Amino acid sequence: MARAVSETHGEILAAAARRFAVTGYRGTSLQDIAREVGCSKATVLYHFANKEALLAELMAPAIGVLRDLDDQLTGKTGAAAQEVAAQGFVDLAVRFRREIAVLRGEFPELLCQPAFAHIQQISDRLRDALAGHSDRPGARIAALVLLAGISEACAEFADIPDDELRAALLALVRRAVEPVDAP
Amino acid sequence: MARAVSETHGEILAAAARRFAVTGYRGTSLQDIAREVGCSKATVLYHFANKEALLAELMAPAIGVLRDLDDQLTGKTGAAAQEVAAQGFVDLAVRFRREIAVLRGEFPELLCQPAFAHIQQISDRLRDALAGHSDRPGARIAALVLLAGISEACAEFADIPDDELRAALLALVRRAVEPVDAP
DNA sequence: TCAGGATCTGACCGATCGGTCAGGCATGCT
DNA sequence: AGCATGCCTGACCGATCGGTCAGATCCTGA
Repeated sequence: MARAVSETHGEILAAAARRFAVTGYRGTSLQDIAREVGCSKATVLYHFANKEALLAELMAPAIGVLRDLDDQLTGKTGAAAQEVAAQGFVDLAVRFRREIAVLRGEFPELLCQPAFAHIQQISDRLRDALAGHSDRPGARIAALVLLAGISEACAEFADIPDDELRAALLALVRRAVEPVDAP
Repeated sequence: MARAVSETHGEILAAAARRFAVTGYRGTSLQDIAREVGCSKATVLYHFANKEALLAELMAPAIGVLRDLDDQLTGKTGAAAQEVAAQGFVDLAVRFRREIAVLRGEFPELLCQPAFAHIQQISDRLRDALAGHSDRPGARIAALVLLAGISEACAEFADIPDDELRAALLALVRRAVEPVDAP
C-alpha cells in the first residue's frame, strides 16, 4: 500500500488544488481531499503539518511570481507603472488561474494567516501601480474593479487557451484603466 | 425582556447584514449574529426558520431590483442592451453594496439553495446583455470581468458617496465594454 | 383576574470540523 | 535475523456548527 514519498505528496497537492478551486478553502474539508486521493485524512496530515500548510505549499509558486512582479514595479510611475502592472498581473492570472480561484472571496480572511502576511501589501502596491499612482477616485476604483474582476473571473475560462485569454484580458485592461494625466 | 416583534426581527436582520458582509455567509455563525444583537441563538431561530431563510429575507430587495432589470433587458439587443445593462447593474451594485458583499465568493454554492434558483439564469442574461449579445470571446470576457469586479469591489467603497461611485463605475464600464460591431 | 398567545431562553442533539496518537506494515541496512 | 525508518491508518479528541424543544416570562384582551 505504501507508495513513494513524492507520489502521495503530489497527489494530495493536486487533489487539494482541484477541490479548493471548486468549493473554496473553507468549503473543502481534509476528508474531501483524502477521499479524492483515495487515502485517509490522517495520511493527508502526515504529509502536511496542517490545512494551512497545504494551502501555503499550493500557493507558493503563484506567490513567488507575484513577488517578482512587485519587484519590477519599484520605481515605476505613471503610465509605465500601469503598463508593467497590467502585463504582469494579466500574465500571472492566466498562468495561475486555478490557484487564484482558490482565493474566491476568502481573500480577506486568508490573508490573516501568517503564511500570507505580505500579500496584502503587495496587492495594494499592484493596485496603486495599475491606477498610475493617481489619487483620483476614478482611477483607484477602476484599478480595484479590474484586479478583483480578473481574479474572480479567470477561473471560469478554463476552456480558453492561455494566449487568447491573455490577449483579451490585456486589451480589456488597457481600455478600462483611467489614463494618467499627460505631463 | 421581550421586545416588539418588528424590533428584534429587524435588529437580527441588520446584525446579519453587517456580519455577513464582513465574514461571509458560511463564515458567520448564528451564534455570532445572536451575540451582536444581544440575544440567544434560539431567539434568532425563533424569528427565522433557519439560516438560509435569514439570508433570503436579507437579499430579497436586491433580488427584486435584479428581476426588474432583467425584465427591462428583454428584447434589447446590441448597444442598447449594453447601455441598459451597464446603467442598471451599476445602480444596483451601488445601492445594494452591502448585500452584494454577502455573496463574496460564495456565489456558486449559494445559488444552489432553492431560494436563489433563478439568479444564475438572470446573471447569465445580464452578462450576455453587457456583451452586446456578441459571441466574441473578448466581449464575453470583458462582461464577466466587469460584473465580477464590480460585485467584488463595491463593498470596499463604503466611504464613497453613492452618486460619485455610480458615476465612476459607469464611466469605467463604458470605457471597458467591447463595442458591438457597427451595423 | 386570568387565560392564552407571543417572545425568549438554556439545555441539549447529531453532524462535522481540524487535529492527535498509538500502532500496523512494508522495506532496507547492519 | 533483528532493528530502524518511512508510510499509512482507525480510533479518538475537543470545538463548533445548525437546529430542536420544553418551559419561563411577558403582554393583552375578555
